[in-house]
Amino acid sequence: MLIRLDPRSAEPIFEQIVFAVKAALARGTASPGEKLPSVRELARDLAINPNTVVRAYEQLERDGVVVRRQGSGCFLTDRGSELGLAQRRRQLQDLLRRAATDAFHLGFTAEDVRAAMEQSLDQVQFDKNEKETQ
Amino acid sequence: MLIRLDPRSAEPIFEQIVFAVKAALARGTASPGEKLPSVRELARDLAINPNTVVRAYEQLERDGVVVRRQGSGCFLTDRGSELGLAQRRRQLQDLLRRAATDAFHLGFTAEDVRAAMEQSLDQVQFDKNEKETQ
Amino acid sequence: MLIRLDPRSAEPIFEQIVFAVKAALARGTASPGEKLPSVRELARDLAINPNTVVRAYEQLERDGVVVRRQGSGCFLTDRGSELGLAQRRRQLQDLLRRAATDAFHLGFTAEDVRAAMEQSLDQVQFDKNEKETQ
Amino acid sequence: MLIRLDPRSAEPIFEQIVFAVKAALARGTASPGEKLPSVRELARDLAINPNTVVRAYEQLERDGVVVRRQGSGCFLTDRGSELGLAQRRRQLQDLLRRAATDAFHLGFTAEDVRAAMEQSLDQVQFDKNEKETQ
DNA sequence: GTGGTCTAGACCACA
DNA sequence: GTGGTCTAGACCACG
Repeated sequence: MLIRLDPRSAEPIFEQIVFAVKAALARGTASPGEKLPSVRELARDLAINPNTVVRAYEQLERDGVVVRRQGSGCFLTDRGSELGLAQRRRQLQDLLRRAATDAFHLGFTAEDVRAAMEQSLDQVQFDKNEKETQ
Repeated sequence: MLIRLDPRSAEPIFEQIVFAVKAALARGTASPGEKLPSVRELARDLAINPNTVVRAYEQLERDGVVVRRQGSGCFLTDRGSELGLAQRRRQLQDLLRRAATDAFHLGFTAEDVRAAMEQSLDQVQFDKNEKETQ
Repeated sequence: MLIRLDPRSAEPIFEQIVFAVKAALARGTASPGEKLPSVRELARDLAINPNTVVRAYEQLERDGVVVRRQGSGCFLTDRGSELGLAQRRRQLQDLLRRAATDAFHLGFTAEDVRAAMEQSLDQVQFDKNEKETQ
Repeated sequence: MLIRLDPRSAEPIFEQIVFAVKAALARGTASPGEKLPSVRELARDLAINPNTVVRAYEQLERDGVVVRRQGSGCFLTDRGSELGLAQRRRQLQDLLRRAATDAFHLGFTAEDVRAAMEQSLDQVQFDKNEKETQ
């Protein structure tokens, strides 16, 4: 899996890693079962401290995206979120309310947002989720 | 303008204020030209440190949402973002890519996201933006 | 809140802290809204590295037991677990299956376990949970 | 004896084996005197490193659950714990205090815990222990 | 003052 | 080799 950092971004390094992994899974670029680079390896590749990678992997484990197994490595999983439906619905609403508000303040119209959202949705492999109706 | 804080949120207080103001504008609850409460007044109402309110107002000014006039107060503006179209489009795409990715990892389907997004768009008064086509 | 470490325990320090806080809440010794000692303060009191305390507080936040607010501190919350009911039921069963198995291998009888469990349940203030029937 | 691993668990493999053996004994699925699969055999069946099986068997021997006899294999024993009663009682209390605290934080009531515990106790063959009253 | 992020480097446990 | 824990100490962001 290819992970690149934007050193100019205000986003913390470990969060950039977290998002990169989640995005790869969402795009279908990476698949459950796949092994992530080892902590030391990724740290070397990105020229950052191993602890920063550890933090990212910890966060991903919390989010149910990976499992870390001592001695063998860090693997993508297909567990998905274990939050209750109500929690998840609330998070989704929050997420989109933010996005809509920000888009408004960027000067876009509702139609602009719909179009751009369709584009983003197209890049995500929702097929897996389609099966288990909400 | 009514601003409420969520003490259980991990979001910094000043950001909660920034978002509350932007959201009020987006919903149409507040209108350009309107005067925001004074720093001291809002700090007292929310029982927070005045410096925190100052920080929020500074951020809002940076975002082009308010103008602060020495001695008379802080006013909502309708200038909107001053960024170039290209940069704003990039921000919009970024925004929605994040949202789509997060929604995926929450276990939702594309249809779920569309529906929830429509709901959010309904709550935002895009009319003002509709005029100046992008 | 009083937190003590057992230096002879094999349990990681940060986990000892996590359990101590959860136990205090469960016993009713501490209550939601209460402020935990600051990272630096607790680190000094326990003569450990601040990062170790940070780790414990991170874990507690993940578990929905505390909120950490930058600049103001770490507070006990009453959010409780946000996992789905199925998840929580599974965890409970797992927990008790382990306990029962371990008790068996310690040479105790079912009646011994029941009695000891009643004692433990008595020390936990389940009243809060009683309200929201499962 | 059937031993299965959960590859999605964060629990170390050797501990999963240890627990599986203890659980089989507790459920009555396996009986004292029975021979465990050889290190090589089990390693092959589970597709894991033989050293990991060795480690599990060592742990089981330390726990008094098996005896390993040079050249002939590893056998389940009925010796049980060799700890003093006081120490065992302390361990039992610790165990259950943890369980009760965790159950509380999962949002369950005392009655929920009692019911789930009964279910777990039912799956354990305590009869053997009943004889030697504590 | 508070917590948040990152680096550097040690030592241990697991496979 | 892998990840897990802990220490030490830097600098930044929030209130």
